[in-house]
Amino acid sequence: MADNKHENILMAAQKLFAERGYDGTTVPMIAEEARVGAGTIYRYFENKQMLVNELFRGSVARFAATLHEGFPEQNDFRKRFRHVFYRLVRYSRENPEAFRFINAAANAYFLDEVSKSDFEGFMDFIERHLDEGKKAGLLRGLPAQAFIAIVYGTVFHLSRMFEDGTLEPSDELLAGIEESCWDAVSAD
Amino acid sequence: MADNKHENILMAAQKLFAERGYDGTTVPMIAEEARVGAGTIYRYFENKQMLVNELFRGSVARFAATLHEGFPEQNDFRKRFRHVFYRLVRYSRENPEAFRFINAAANAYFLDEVSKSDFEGFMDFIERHLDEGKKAGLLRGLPAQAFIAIVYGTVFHLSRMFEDGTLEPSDELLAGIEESCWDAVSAD
DNA sequence: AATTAAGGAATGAACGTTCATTCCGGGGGT
DNA sequence: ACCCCCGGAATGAACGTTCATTCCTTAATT
Repeated sequence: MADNKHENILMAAQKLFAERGYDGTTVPMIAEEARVGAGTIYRYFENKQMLVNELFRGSVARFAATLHEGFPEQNDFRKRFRHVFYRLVRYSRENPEAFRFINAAANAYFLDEVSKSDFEGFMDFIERHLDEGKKAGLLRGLPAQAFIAIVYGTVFHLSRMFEDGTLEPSDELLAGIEESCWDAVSAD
Repeated sequence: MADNKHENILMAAQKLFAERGYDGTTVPMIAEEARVGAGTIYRYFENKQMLVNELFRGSVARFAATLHEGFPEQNDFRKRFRHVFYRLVRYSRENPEAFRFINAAANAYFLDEVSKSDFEGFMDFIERHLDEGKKAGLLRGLPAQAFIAIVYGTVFHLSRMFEDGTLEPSDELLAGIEESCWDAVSAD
């Protein structure tokens, strides 16, 4: 293990927060998981709340980067929709702990305003993308937020199922669900 | 306020667990919210963990009852699908705290085996219903679990949005989303 | 040798839980 | 009619434990 304590602490916290939540995770637990002394954590983070907020913002930033990277330049909405769906799935599968943590922590009382608005900004990107589809007349007459509920809600619940083994991921399954989501949002 | 302390304590706990989670809620907080002494809680519940499990099971039972009640007798799958969707939405809107609590607590470490299997039984009902649709050839060639991800995931995220004001509920909106979900799962 | 990083024991606050005490409504003795 | 017990319900101060955080010693680096 590389001896980057700052990173080790963040990863340990992410794992534990995802499993047991913020209040169910103690600082000594994080220290043990990260293989550092409890006091060492306070050399890198002002306190537990600052730690959870830094972790949240980092995870959201990487999530956003995953969506932005490779976003189709040409204005092909169907292509862009597919991109967003598969990137949501990719992030949730490559970073299941981060994904679970983000969704559990979003709107939580321990997040500061910066963290909350970072997450909103991330969601706004998806909303703007869906609004373009509406303007192009490709989507149904529902608010973009409703489409977010369908697509993001589906991916979120899917990720839960992949994690607990209720459902086995496969390319075929994901392709089928992507098509389902498209049929749910597209006009006629 | 009716002086049913057992119920008052459960409702207070539900509100706080939904807002701040199990570990983020202290027993004195519950006592204050329920307007009883801290010790009184232990006259009605063996300990905090028994309290949260009793609350969970009660909420799941009422959720299940909401789905079962009025479930179309005749084997009309489209009608049944609509029923399930609208009952999921109804429960989440009439009991937003219970719905949030159930989804946050499902699979949590503090739930005992009985609670977990109660929740599984509830989900099994939905799965069996969707499997009937598959057998009738009305649904796509995806596992029933995938349909659960789409429908339940959508309702779950929708409920979040209704709660935080991101989206305003209306009969028209719900009818549109129900149609979207149907188009997502139905064959061809 | 001086400075910085790290660890883990120490600390005070707050936790879940217990328990000695108080409260309160109603039945029997006067 | 009044008083006085009685017993269960309710309480909140107090307990041992564990928490987040601090502090001091030791190890490492320059």
